[in-house]
Amino acid sequence: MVTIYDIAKLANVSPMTVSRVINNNGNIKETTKQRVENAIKDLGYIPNSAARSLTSKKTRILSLILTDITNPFFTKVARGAEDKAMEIGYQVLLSNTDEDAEKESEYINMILSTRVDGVIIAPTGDQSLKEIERLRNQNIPVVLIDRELDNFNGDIVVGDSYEGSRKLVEHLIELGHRRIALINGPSNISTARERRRGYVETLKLSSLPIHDRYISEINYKQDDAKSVIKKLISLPKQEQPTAIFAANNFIAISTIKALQSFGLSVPNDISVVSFDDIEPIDSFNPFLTVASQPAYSFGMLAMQLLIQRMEEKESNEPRKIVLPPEIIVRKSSTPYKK
Amino acid sequence: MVTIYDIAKLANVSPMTVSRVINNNGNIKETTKQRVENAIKDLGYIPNSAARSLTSKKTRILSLILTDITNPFFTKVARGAEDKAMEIGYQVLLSNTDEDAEKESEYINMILSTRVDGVIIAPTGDQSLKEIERLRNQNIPVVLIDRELDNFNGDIVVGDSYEGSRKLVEHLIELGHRRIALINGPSNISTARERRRGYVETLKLSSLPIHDRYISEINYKQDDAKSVIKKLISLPKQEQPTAIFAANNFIAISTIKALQSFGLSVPNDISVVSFDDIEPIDSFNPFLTVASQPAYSFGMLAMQLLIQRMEEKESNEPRKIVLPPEIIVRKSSTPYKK
DNA sequence: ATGAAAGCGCTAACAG
DNA sequence: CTGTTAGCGCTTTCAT
Repeated sequence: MVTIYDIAKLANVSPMTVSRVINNNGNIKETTKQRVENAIKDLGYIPNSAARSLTSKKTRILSLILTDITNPFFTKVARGAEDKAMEIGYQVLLSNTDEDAEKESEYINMILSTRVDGVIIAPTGDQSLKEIERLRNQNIPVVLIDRELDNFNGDIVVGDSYEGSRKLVEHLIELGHRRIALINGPSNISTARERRRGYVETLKLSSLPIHDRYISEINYKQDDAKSVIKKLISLPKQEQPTAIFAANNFIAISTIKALQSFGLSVPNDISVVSFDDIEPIDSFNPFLTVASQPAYSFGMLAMQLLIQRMEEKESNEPRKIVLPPEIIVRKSSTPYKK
Repeated sequence: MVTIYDIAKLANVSPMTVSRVINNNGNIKETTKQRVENAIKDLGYIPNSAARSLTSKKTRILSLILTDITNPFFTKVARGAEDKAMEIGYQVLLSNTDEDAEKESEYINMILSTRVDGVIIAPTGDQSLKEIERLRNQNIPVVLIDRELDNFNGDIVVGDSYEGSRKLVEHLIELGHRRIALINGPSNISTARERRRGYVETLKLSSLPIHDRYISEINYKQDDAKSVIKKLISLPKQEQPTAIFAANNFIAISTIKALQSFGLSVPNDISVVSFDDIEPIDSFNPFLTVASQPAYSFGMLAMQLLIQRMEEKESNEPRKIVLPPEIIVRKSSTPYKK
């Protein structure tokens, strides 16, 4: 392995001078700088990050902890984050927690050992706070993405789940639907709580009743809407919902599949709307009516916040970015027909 | 920062003993082991990877270089690779080259500096070989994924592009299509060459003519099928293709969009088939007829090969895994109607 | 403008 | 079963 000592010898300078040239700091005479650079090229020298990190306490590695990169929303988040990181010379470690708190904890252990310079995380739930505190105790900046945590007191990038839900449900009401079911994510996740709040308050504002039997919770990513659908369609005909608000794209897919398995078609028999796009196909074969969130921006902005936080000297106020969703009406929602 | 010295002091042993406990090697008396472990817990000690790497020459970090995680095929590849890596305690750095050789080279520079233990890469093209040699010169094991490289002589996981193309084109011929266009990826990528070969030979076997004007090349990920489509539909009516074989999912999307922009609908006016699924929507709103590849397995198997390669002492023969695609007929391809 | 010395946190090699 | 010494490759600090 080629080290700065090899370069030093070849260029007839001290290792320290080589270090200065590499890091472009300190005053170096132009001619010696040239000599060193030539030696570096000749020997194909590559700095050893581990050695650098040991002294500098910086790894130039960032961590991105998502629930599942396979969800198109997070795919784009990842892309946005990665692009921004690359732009300023950071590399990013990717982790999928699958909404599993234990996995999340394990990843945080690994990350703590790797001593990344910063972390962007979509927490698996409210209990994630204590895991995240472990990071902050080591002075590792953390930016929350997509999901809030009470008492977090740090930077965060989220969508407006409440507003998106309001508009989605309003849309269904405008179409004439009165019996609207919500298939929500787990209530220990902030987005689920907000989406429920949007759903409930919109019904209230339209003086529509809120029935517990129309509200259910399933995991954001598991494919298990079937039992919920079964319950809903076993209600007396006149009480069956005519529209379903699925809290995210995976739930929507699971819901539509379940409906199909019971011989119900969307939107002919029932309308379905949800949060988050199902790209890339929606672009040419539009189907699902959604509250679309700017996922790429989520990632990019979170990375931007993180970088600013890493580079600042004194710690400034926590910043919160809220991105509005865009309602895109497509085929899966149609007027209520008696 | 808590170091092994702090632990050593508290547990009344030497740092070396602490190291032995952490790495679980060497014989340690059970009681001292307990003392050390307690001290570790009490002080919240976390090993410093940088220091470890400096001596061990191992980072326990792997690199995954893809063209674009946003492509559902690569999303799944990434997930497969990450899952496997996690299973054995490795972390993975993700990079998107966007089919850009320069970006690829930059990433390899960073990776060389980070000194990852291994690399899985979908090369941007044949010219990538010399970049990859830079890795292998540093004794970093490399596994190729999805795309082959002449003279690579290492482990590789690919799909059977030739076979998939044959079946796709056969399918179109069986439907009665005779004028079938190919919109291919760049010919400096092995999959593009193989898919073209499959296309050409299948036509030959059916005694159908091969016309250069039916064959075009665009980038695998750029959204620029429009000019190709324009050329095709400006042909005399009797010469216009009645079906298009798009070499991958992104080209298919771009193609269908372009067709739509010219007022042509799929499959009513023209059939389209392609390589690689467009998940997750195909699962409930099936549209595109494809040669579907087991992307998750691509990633998982590549990671498995990589790990084996990293852990072996003597270097064994290069291994090549070829995964067969599965033809899934959906709505985008219909019988030729005169 | 350049260099020497010391040390970052850990482990390999040897000693006892 | 446990400890000592030295060194991984680099940078910080202090000299010159």
